[in-house]
Amino acid sequence: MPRFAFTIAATDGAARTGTIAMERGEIRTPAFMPVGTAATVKAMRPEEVRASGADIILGNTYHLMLRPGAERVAKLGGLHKFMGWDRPILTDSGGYQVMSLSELTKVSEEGVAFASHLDGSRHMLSPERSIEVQRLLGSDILMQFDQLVPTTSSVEQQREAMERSIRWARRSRDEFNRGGEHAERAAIFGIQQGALDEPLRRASAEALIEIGFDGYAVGGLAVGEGQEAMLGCLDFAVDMLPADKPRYLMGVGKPDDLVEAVVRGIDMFDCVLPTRSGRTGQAFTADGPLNLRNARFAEDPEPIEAECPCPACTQFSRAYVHHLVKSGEILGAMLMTQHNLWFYQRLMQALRDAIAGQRLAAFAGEFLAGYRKTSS
RNA sequence: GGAGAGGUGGCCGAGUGGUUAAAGGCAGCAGACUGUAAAUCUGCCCGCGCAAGCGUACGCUGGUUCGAAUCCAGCCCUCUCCA
Repeated sequence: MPRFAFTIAATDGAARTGTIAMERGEIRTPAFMPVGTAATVKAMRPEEVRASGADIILGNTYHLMLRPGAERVAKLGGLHKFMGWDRPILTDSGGYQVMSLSELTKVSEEGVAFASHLDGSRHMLSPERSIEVQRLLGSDILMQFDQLVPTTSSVEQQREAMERSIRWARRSRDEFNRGGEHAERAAIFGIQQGALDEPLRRASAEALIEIGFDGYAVGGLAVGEGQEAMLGCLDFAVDMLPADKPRYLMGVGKPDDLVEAVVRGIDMFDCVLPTRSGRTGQAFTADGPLNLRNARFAEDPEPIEAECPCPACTQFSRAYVHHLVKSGEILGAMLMTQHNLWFYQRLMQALRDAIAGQRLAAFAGEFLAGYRKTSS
């Protein structure tokens, strides 16, 4: 089995479909990776995540390093064994937490000092430590440690974060290479930064390519800039990344974001939306999102989404799910999450099929018209 | 029968003379959620009105007062303890 082999089977415009072959399994692209931050895709058992169609899931360096601790996970045989998921796992480096937990962090050239959100204890995350933690977890695809800033911050701040991310990319790559047998079966991705600025994005991409990575991520988007601005950025940013390597849009997104990004040449995604929204009552459907808490579903005997083959839809009514969600029942979160994960994976399969069939534009147009019909 | 406590907005429950259409919680109605500090957060929540505002409102009736959910009297009702 190859360490990491990206094969493009078909292209349609800028979009591609193919596979990434790794020791722990094959990843069909374009791929959506459910987020399992704390060694669990919330409310789902691993077999349910797999049954939805997921080939790979995501875990988080920062969270797992604090609890239960990377060394403990390693001692117990690694993250895959620990959580019962034997397919590929991509681990985020903790870079996102530099921003999302910014009130608790202090950034320096060496790395980022965190005050734990759990108990206030002090921790240091550097490129070297981030990679070490990811290695201890037994990650299959490691992410470089990076720094992202809000798209509303000054260009100077954006440039500074982008340039620091490049220096951290080199240190992350070097540390990865020191990983021995782990480096022989795992892969590492670089992360392009530069907010919405084209020159910054280009400088970032060129520097990352020079260092050399197995895949390249577009980072720092979907952080409040709005879909139009994000897509405008992808219009120039994606092309800066090597065509023969996977291109991963981090943290995205809503169903229509995925379609728009695949059209622009993105191969991988991760997002908390299907799982989080599931827990907060929002179900995704081809006709747009539905809030199952709404009173109008109280006596609706139909499934969450007509024709959906997921276990939640084939067994239960909107009325029942509405009741569970309103009652705060755990099963409500489980069924909603399950439906949403199936919806996302079915969308990815439809995108792969459309690309393979050279009909992506038609599919995208039809999907977006239906999806946006009842949403914005 | 005796002694005591109490009746506040759908529910629970603060509030003892004006800044009170009345804290807070729950329920209800809606919105948000994008590399997860999230089974979370936000808004609305007496009626009419876009709003300014107007009208009602703290068991009932009456009284004191410039002013009462808050003080007084009577009545109705509930709960606890003792017989």
